[in-house]
Amino acid sequence: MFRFGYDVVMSSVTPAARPLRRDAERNRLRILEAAREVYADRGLTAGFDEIARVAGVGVGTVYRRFPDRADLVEALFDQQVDDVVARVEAAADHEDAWEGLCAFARWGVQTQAADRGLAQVLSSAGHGHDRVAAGRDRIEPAVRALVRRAQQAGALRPDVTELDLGMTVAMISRIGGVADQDLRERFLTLALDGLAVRRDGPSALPARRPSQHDLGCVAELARPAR
Amino acid sequence: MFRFGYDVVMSSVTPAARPLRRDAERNRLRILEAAREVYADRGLTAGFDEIARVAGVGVGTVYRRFPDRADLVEALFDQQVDDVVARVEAAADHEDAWEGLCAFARWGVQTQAADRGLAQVLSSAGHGHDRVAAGRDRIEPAVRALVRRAQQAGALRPDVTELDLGMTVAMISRIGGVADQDLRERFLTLALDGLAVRRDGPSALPARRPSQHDLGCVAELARPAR
DNA sequence: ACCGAAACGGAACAGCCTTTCCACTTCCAC
DNA sequence: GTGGAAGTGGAAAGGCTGTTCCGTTTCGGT
Repeated sequence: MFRFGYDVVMSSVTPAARPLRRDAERNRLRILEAAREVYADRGLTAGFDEIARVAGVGVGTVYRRFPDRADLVEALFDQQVDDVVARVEAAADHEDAWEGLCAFARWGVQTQAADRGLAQVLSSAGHGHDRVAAGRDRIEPAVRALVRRAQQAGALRPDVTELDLGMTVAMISRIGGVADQDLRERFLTLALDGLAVRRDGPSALPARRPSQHDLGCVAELARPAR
Repeated sequence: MFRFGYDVVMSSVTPAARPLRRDAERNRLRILEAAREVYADRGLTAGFDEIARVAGVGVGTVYRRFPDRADLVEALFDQQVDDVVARVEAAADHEDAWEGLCAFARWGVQTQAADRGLAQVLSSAGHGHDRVAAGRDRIEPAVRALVRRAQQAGALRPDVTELDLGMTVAMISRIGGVADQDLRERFLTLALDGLAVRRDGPSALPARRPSQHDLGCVAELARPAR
């Protein structure tokens, strides 16, 4: 059977070519908003049913507009990637190379803790499509430059790479709940002390100590079944 | 209806009181062995069906012997907890307090990486029953003593607790696959450099650097749905 | 105001785990 | 060897999640 009027998938937040019907466009925006919220606190494994519920539309509507998760991810994170690049570049402009690096790491930890979906998109290949991949390819060299600069300034140990920094930030961002910024700050401070070439004494640590429960949460982290 | 001959659950590896029939005992041991294997590489979320398959028995048999996961966990990890206590105590006897702490951390990271189930039982409350809980209660003060000793020796920063150490070990144990010991070693070295009171230069780092893929794996770690 | 295309919602389906149940087999005390 | 309790395997029931499909509603051009 021949189909006219098949559904067109928009791959960006700004609609293109043949415009959607007004109600459809409204729903599309609602879905994107809902998806941002849901992905931020549950991660990209959240189901379309939950996004549909939050958006106040039927599941079918979500599936029609975004046939699979990658389409939705692509539409959502495009612009957030720009933010990250801007941050790295700002950090690279910091007068003190080491301070710039620390500031970026701090921002990265808290940002990724507040938005699990973003964390996944940034660090792990195979979410989204080419636009997302292109975004990652812009971020990587920028972070590498940041790392190099701190190394040339003699502050960051010369034997680590931008991926060491990325792993450290990614791991620490998984600590605690949304509100536990000070706990993450604590561990980041320790980690940065480890990444510095040398220091005379320990940096001041946020007072919030880990609890048994915090430890339990870390121990339960697992790779999703897929 | 009145039931005689209800199934008795053994809560330890060594059977007690009314003995099982010979075939039942054989199966029970097979199940424990299979469970150890499965829990070690998939973690405690693995299903009874998989354990049954590996043990070569029907699911029903597993359920009859161990009505729920906690019973199985209790039977399995009792003795492993003893190993941990022995290790902490050995570490506490090390002539150099700092070296003892490092050795214990190294052992902890690799052990927990090789056995996800053990990692969960050790760090997170609410697996198993009282025997497991009692085991945790023996480990905690032993680690605390280890930490104190290293602090009194002026080697470990005074503002961290045994839980800081536990979290660090737990997180690093989640890095990489079973075979990536050197990668975990790398991150542990960095972390320990951060936990030391002072050092003049960076410690030598294992050459194995993290890859994009390693970063991706970390970013995908999530709390299981429960 | 009307009509056909576009879009909608959610029930229905399919796959996957977990748990229960029972007809059949194995063991062992006599 | 035999009787009956103990133990077994796997099919079936139930719950959960992800995806498709189609009868109904909404939109917008005429």
